Amino acid sequence: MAKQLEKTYDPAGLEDRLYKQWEERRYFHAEPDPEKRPFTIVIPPPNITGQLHMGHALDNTLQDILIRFKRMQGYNTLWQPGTDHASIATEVKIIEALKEQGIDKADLGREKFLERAWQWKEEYGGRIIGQLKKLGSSCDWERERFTMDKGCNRAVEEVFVKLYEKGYIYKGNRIINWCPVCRTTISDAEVEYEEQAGHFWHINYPVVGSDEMVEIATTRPETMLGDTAVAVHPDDKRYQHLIGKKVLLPLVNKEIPVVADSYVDMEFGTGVVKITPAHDPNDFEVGRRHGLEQINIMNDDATINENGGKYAGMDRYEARKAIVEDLDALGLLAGIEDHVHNVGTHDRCKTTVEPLIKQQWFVKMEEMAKPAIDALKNGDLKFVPERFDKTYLHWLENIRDWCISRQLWWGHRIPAYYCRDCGKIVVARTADAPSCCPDCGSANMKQDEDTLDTWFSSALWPFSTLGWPEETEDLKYFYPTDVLVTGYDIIFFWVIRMVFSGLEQTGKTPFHTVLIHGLVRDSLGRKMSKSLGNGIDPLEVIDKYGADALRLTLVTGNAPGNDMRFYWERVEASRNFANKVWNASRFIMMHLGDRKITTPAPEELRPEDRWILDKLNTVVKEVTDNMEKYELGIAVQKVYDFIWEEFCDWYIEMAKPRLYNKEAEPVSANSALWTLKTALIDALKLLHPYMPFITEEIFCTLQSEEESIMISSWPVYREERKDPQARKQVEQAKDLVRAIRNMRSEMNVPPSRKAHVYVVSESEDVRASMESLKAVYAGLIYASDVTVQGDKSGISSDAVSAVIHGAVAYIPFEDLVDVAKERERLTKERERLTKELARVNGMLSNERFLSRAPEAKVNEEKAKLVKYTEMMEQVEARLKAL
RNA sequence: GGGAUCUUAGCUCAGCUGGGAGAGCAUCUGCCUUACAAGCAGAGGGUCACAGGUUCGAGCCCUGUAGGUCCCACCA
Repeated sequence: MAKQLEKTYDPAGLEDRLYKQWEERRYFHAEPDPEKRPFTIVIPPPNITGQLHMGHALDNTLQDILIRFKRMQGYNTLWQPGTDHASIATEVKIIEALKEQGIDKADLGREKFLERAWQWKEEYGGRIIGQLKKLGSSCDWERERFTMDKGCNRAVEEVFVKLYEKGYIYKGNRIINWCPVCRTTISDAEVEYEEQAGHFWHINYPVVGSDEMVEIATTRPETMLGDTAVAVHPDDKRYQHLIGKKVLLPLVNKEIPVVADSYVDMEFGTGVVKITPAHDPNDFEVGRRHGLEQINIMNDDATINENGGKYAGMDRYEARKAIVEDLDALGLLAGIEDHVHNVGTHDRCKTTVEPLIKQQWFVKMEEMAKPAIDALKNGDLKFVPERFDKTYLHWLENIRDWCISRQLWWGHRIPAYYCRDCGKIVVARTADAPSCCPDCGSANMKQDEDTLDTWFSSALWPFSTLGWPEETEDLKYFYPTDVLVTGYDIIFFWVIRMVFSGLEQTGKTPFHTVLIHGLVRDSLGRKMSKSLGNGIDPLEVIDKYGADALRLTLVTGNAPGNDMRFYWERVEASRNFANKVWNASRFIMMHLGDRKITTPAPEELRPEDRWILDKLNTVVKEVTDNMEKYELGIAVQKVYDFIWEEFCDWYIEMAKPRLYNKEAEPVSANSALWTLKTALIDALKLLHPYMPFITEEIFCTLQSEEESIMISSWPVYREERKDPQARKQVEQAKDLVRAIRNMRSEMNVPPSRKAHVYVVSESEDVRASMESLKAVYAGLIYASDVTVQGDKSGISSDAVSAVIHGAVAYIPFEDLVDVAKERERLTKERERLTKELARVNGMLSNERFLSRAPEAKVNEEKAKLVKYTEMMEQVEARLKAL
């Protein structure tokens, strides 16, 4: 007995079973094979602290679609998976966990802390991997990597040492962004600017040696404790006399100079700026130009330090308040204005960052940015959609040095060693870690306490995972990778850094295409976030509707790079489609039974068979083309339409009479079944990248001799399936069916009421075609009988009619003729045709259209003119007859 | 301040290189037709934000206007 399917599609249970099977059979695994072309994607490694969210679901669905597509096309596909150590996020998590046990990070000590962190990683780091599997991701799990595993660590050290030796990594005292809560530096990219309502405090600074005051305005009055100058524009007439003089810094009671610097905007505020070199990036530059002292007034937790005099120990905001009050008391507060300004916050914890001067490690970017810019310009790298080119270029062209050191423990420790005795710095791979100082011989060496920015290791991901710096077979074969799929929000963090790192270390762009997607928002268009509580858990969706439904939802009706909204209704629609596929398959299998199907001879295929095969052929070509261009949403829409409309609603219905008549017409039933099965299998294959589970389940039930759809071959366009004649015939029959259904519906004739239908056509060809397709459409128009003839003889004059191109169908409904309704219908049809004719005539009477438009277009319009004219005549004739 | 992007049916969105406006959901009307009511058949609904321009022809290309979203930027 042939296998049968359940009545409704139930993804529960089935998905895990199939996934396990795929894994066991190692379909996801890839090894270098010179006989085959490689296709490689590296996964954006999810954080070990993370749980699968809609962003991951979208990102990984897209990757899986590409991988499954290419695998079926015969590529040797590698989807390289792994996770990211996520230094800050993880460290914060560990600290929180410790706090619950009443343990302080500092008391625990570095080693013990790291032990805990690794423990945590072992325990929870794999969570998200299991979740990716639920989604159906066909990653090569045997190759799973971690950004802090031995291999990645080796790559990180290698790159660090090489860049250091080349002078691209340096240690320097520079102004950096400091997060007072996380107690670490962060890079520019991690600062998120947020508009906040604040104030402008106007403060008078007395000019030394006169009664004059200069008024400055500031949004951060507490920083005045570190002021070492005030600046005016060199051309500012108002303040010429002050340049070179001194002002008395209130509260601190220190004389500071008035300097001239073109950084000052004369138009803005009072035109006088207080300069705090240690706490503002611009002031830092001004200070450098004028050799000003840098006074750090802040501790690492953003309290005021000993340089703040009486304010020492206060939090930055307490100090702000106190200073304003004190200034007011001194009569130096000239005013307070409301002011909205951009405040830099730490993207992880949203704390307002403090610019501070600290000694940190930096990557010099100018030189490395150049090849990355060229790569895009010369086409080695391509963004889909293209508009992200600008984002990429703009960032690279204005790039600043990258602060890579972090005051964290969880991460790649900086491979720099200091001699405690002479201060010598040695940068070396762990294997070459110096036991004593190469300069003074002291054994008193100490490794840098800091770790590297997480993105330093992720930047190497496309090649570190393939074995770099070793020249491994994997690296040679799979690198450079092909496509990188990620959201537009991490182009700066990751994509750009991978590109310049890849170019610098391997001489190649790590991938040729970056496929960018947008954010999945809630139904109101808001970002999904923990604080809003509006996030939708993909696992819940999978649980309720299946992974296939979720995947389909995420790729349908959405253009690359655009945000999308999540609606449960859309998941339901996807689920309904899954059910449709399921039932169509069930129907076919039901009729297949144990019957042996043979490939029919060409002449055994009926026009409707050739029509659906021709349609299928077109869809195969278009879908493949769309997918090659990364137009996944368009591609799947075409598969969807083909399956639901053409295949289910038309072809299956057309084939039914032959199936119900198996015994009497075995040859015809065979060709129908063969066509059904053939079209279904190819359709399932086209759908497989999007809906891997359901397609696999059906495929395996249907094709017991084949082991899996995921390793079957992608359908190809076949010239011999092109059949314009069948297309024309069947489309005409469909027109007839639609016209009659429409007519019946408008006349309120229930399907149960069968009727004798007369199809009248003057054309012999049309008559032949209609005659041969009779059995196909008779059922669809609820006909008790169909007569095809050349004229109206024998048809009662008050029969209702349906006009199509090339023929008119008459249905004598003796007892329910409603002349008024019939006239109304025909009048409406006449109106429509009148409009069409006016349009066509307008075009064809336009000299310039005839002379300038392409010939094919002109012919097309001419053909329409003929068609509509003919239909119009028929409609007119009918109206007259009534 | 610079840049990107959006404005298309009641809602959410597609619409590839310019050639008769589409989908899903929602609405209305019929159908329990032996694959599927998570279904079938039919219908209604859009001056494609606005104003110009290019073109034989514009939802699509160009310019401008209005509104929305996002990114970048040192305006104290």
